[in-house]
Amino acid sequence: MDGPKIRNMQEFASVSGISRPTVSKYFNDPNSVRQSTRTRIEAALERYDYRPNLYAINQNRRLTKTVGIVVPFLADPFFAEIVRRIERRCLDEGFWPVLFSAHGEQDLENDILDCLRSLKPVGVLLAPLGRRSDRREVEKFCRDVPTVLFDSNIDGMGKAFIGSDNAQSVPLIVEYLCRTGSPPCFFEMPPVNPNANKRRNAFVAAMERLGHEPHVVRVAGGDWSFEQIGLEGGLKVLGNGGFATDTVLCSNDRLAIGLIAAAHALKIPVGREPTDAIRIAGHDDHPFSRFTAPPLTTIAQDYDAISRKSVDVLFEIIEAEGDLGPREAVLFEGKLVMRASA
Amino acid sequence: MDGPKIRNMQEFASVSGISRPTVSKYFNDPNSVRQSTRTRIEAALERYDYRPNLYAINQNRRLTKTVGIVVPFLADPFFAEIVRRIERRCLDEGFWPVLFSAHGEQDLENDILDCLRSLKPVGVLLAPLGRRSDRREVEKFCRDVPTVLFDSNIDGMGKAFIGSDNAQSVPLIVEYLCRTGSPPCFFEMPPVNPNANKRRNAFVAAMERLGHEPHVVRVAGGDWSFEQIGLEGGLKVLGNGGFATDTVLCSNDRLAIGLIAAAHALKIPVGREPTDAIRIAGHDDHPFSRFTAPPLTTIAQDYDAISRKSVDVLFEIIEAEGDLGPREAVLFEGKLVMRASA
DNA sequence: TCAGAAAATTTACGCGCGTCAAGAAATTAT
DNA sequence: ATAATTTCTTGACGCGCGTAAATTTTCTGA
Repeated sequence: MDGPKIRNMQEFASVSGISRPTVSKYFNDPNSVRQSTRTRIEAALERYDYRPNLYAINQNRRLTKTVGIVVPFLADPFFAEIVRRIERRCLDEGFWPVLFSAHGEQDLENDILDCLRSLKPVGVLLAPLGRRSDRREVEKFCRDVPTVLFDSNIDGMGKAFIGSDNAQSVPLIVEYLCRTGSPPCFFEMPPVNPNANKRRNAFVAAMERLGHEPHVVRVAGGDWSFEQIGLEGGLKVLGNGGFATDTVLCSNDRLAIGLIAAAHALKIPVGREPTDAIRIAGHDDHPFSRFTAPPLTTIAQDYDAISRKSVDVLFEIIEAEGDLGPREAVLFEGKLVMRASA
Repeated sequence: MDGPKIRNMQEFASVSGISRPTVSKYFNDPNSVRQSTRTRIEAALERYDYRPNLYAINQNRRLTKTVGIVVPFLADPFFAEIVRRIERRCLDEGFWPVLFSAHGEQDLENDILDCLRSLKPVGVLLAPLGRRSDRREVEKFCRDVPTVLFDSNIDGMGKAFIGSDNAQSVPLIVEYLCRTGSPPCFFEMPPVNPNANKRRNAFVAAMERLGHEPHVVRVAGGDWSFEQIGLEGGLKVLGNGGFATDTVLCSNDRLAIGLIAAAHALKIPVGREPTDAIRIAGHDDHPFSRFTAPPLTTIAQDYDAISRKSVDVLFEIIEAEGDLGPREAVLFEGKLVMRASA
């Protein structure tokens, strides 16, 4: 922390008494130099706190240490939470995560992919917008950059997909709801991504298998303000004769949160007690779902597994340097989380 | 989109029939070249879609186009929303926003500041952790990089601070609560940042001015899972004789969301109707506050003004190149949002 | 003790671009 | 038309680092 300021690696090499190429080697991998020289470098490092110029490094390295992370909507705590875990894993592995949110807009997603391309990341973890994604742009990007899709699948794109198994989780909660009360209706909005479709289809299939008629109620809405859509749609449906049965399975938790708000506004008691009028369940175990009133019964996505596996698979791909097996799709099972709402 | 792939600016200059320095000039500022040459460059740009190497650019430019954004906890939709607006403004101004979240951890905040330093950003918008921030590191960083603090102030650090005026907003809601029912207690957790302290002090002052005794209830909790803290603390307080009065003003909305959940769990009806047992109010107008059951009465922070002003001030500082007046502190007024909870 | 392996050093080049100076060309003013 | 001005071109240097080849030093093990 004393002495003259170090301006570049050459100067630092001089003051530490080591040649520049060796110092360079050290910064690329501290274990690649002899222990004694490593000690000397790190001693000098404490006295002069020098850091190699990030831009100069990345200009010359064939592989950067940058990992891109792209999510469709960061204001959704689901993604915020996933991102938190992914970032941590990347940092632990010595990579540098760079985070982008498309904020629900196609143009922004495309811009982000452009930006990412010039960042030359070793790999990218991409949760695409879904239906709003520009398929051609995403496809082009995936050809250029090793990419792992997560959360929302787009057929054949990227080297792998990590998500949750809607075909397993939806029947799980449907069976639970049927077992403990009247069979559920399905409450959805126009699908923003494949998960929404898969969930509805899984609902219909599960209901038919159980011998119930599947009622699907779709309300209007086109952006990522799911709670608002659930609230407005819920007010309309509930104020207009209500659902076909007194149990509602929502396409996702945020929609369910809106629907609970709607029920409360109309003084319809929500829950599984005899005095309650409607049961509401969701899907995802959104970070806030345990704090709704009543707490939301839902399917817990395995945040930890999804984020961990996504990063692992990406690193495998990076190490295999492209020549990997066929596209892998890993789906994690959801777990039923029983709370007071259903 | 045809022809051979362009590898660098020289090649692109060749195919566009312009010299490389002029092309370089164009990319730094398209208006700095004659209209006719600009047209020619942009024509070539369409045929070859070339983009200058980001790393090479920033290595040589004295000022990058990078703007750093640091928030303490991205999984809090308040910050996610602010960030969304800030990013948009930066992009519109031709800057490149890079987002970081400290995820509530001091070590991470320090790491981020380190990372940012090597990114050589023209400026940084920093919402510090607050009490958990490493004051020395933040101070050192602010000396090196033009920084605007927002949301959470640290005395004297950075070139400016943009936030909201707790001394105005808290009395506003205290007066409202006193006017419409019993005077409120103040529900808080150990303060994570100066706002929490300012709010409590403003509460005490307002209550004394109105001739009421100020009751402050502090519950335990040390991290950023405010809802959980509010829920657990709320269960403890409500199950243990309850608050001193039947109105509770929470230090922030997330705490209030937890408290509402606690009240619901204990079957204590929340709201301002005669049949309700407790009124609960918050502060911030968190994105989810309108979807609680009942919807949360709160103080709306002016998201748009805060994010806009933060960016504006930063750009002013950047243009003034350091030699600016004294540190500026801009506080925006909060607005009372009356909903059903109080 | 000495050969062979391992690691460090020296020397050198290149990455892609910013930037500068000098001169040529194009534009505008007179 | 010519002079003054703006804009472009040419040529060259440097940024800070990765990386490679050839050489020297240091370490290892029998």
